[in-house]
Amino acid sequence: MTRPAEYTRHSIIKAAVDLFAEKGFEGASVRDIVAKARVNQAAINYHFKGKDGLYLEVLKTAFEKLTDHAGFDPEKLKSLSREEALRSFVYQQLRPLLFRDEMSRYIRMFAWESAHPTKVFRKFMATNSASYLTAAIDLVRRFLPPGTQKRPALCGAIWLMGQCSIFVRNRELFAQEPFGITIDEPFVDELTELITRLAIGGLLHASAAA
Amino acid sequence: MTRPAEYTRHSIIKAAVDLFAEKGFEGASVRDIVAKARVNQAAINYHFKGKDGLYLEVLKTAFEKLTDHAGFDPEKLKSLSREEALRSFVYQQLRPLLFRDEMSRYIRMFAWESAHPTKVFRKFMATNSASYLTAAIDLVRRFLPPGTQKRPALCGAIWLMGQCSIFVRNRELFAQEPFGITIDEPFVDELTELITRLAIGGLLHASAAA
DNA sequence: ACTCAGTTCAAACGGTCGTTTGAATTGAGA
DNA sequence: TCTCAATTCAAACGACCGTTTGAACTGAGT
Repeated sequence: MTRPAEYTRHSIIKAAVDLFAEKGFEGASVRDIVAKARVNQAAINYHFKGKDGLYLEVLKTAFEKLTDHAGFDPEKLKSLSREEALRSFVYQQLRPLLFRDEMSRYIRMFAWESAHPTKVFRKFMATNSASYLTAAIDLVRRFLPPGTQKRPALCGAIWLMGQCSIFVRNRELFAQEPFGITIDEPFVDELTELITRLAIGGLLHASAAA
Repeated sequence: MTRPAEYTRHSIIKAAVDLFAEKGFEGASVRDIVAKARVNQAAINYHFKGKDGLYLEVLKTAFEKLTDHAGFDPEKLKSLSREEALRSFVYQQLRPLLFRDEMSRYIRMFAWESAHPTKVFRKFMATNSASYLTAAIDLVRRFLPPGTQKRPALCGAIWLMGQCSIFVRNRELFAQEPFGITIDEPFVDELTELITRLAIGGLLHASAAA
């Protein structure tokens, strides 16, 4: 009796991650999700108390997986030089351009949120922002003078986190005209280098004048 | 007979600009627009052949006004030093944070498109991208070596245009916790300086290594 | 005064959305 | 075997969406 229930839950979550990553929260409908998961439409409300509850559940697991992984884990970032840490952070954010694995889908979900945060995400972040946002703030602070105010560091962190998301969200768009960009490994390496250097140069230049 | 028709058209466009700027294309419904414009619901389809047609009309006028104005006009940008041109460009993009005038609404509309372009916008840009996109590309090129490839310059331009839009789109969000940013003139000046320096430093640093 | 194209209007259409309902099914425990 | 709570299911609900309909109104031209 509780066996198929677990299966249903799991299969819904898996389909939801795929579709939330691809289309964002509002773009992915409940009917899309249950069709992909091959379960009944009412299952989402039964198991997760609605679409919002499902999204919250997905956000939680995505958040856990991301903080356990290099590139977002504050501890691992600290063990690297600031330049290496920044490059790792940027590359991690660009990962969905190359790979279609689970981690890439989580990152892409956050890329949608970076554009226009949903209510669920905002409430979630209000309680869980500690490790996620402060990781970015700490990273930015390493390029700024020791006495830098809280606000510039915060703005720098927001700025940094939004750097790659436009490319990640609109991957398909940039592959078409008038851009015509072929998204392969060399391109992502190139883009990682470009954005990393933009950020490094930018942060150092900003700190020199502030 | 044709007098009230012009009034209806104009009043729809005015309301549409307000709402598209505030909520984006999908967030602003036809019913919202006609309610604000105090006209009948069928008027949009009669005068503009649907919501898409209205949006296209609004995009056209927004585009004209923006290119006629400092900060987006390629000619005026060229008359400034590259640093001044960049600062002007950035300040222009941040303008909706301070002012609620017509120009700010147009810029905010483009900020929504920068996050996730609509079909209408993409089709519009496919034919009109010349002056808009090339203005940004030209600006970026002034910080890059003369022989820079097309693609890095294009990426740099996309990157530059997305720099400010996250702050513009989510103005209200950043005013709340956990950010608690007071959005006033000093803050926007500060943010303009920060982003300008981030961009200058970034572009120079990127060109030095490329 | 009459005509008629241009314009407005209330109402409805067909569609998608997230959610709810209530009956049918399942399967472990008494 | 019977019970009963957990789970699945088809169907419908109510709300919103963009669009269409067809009648009513308006006012310049004849």
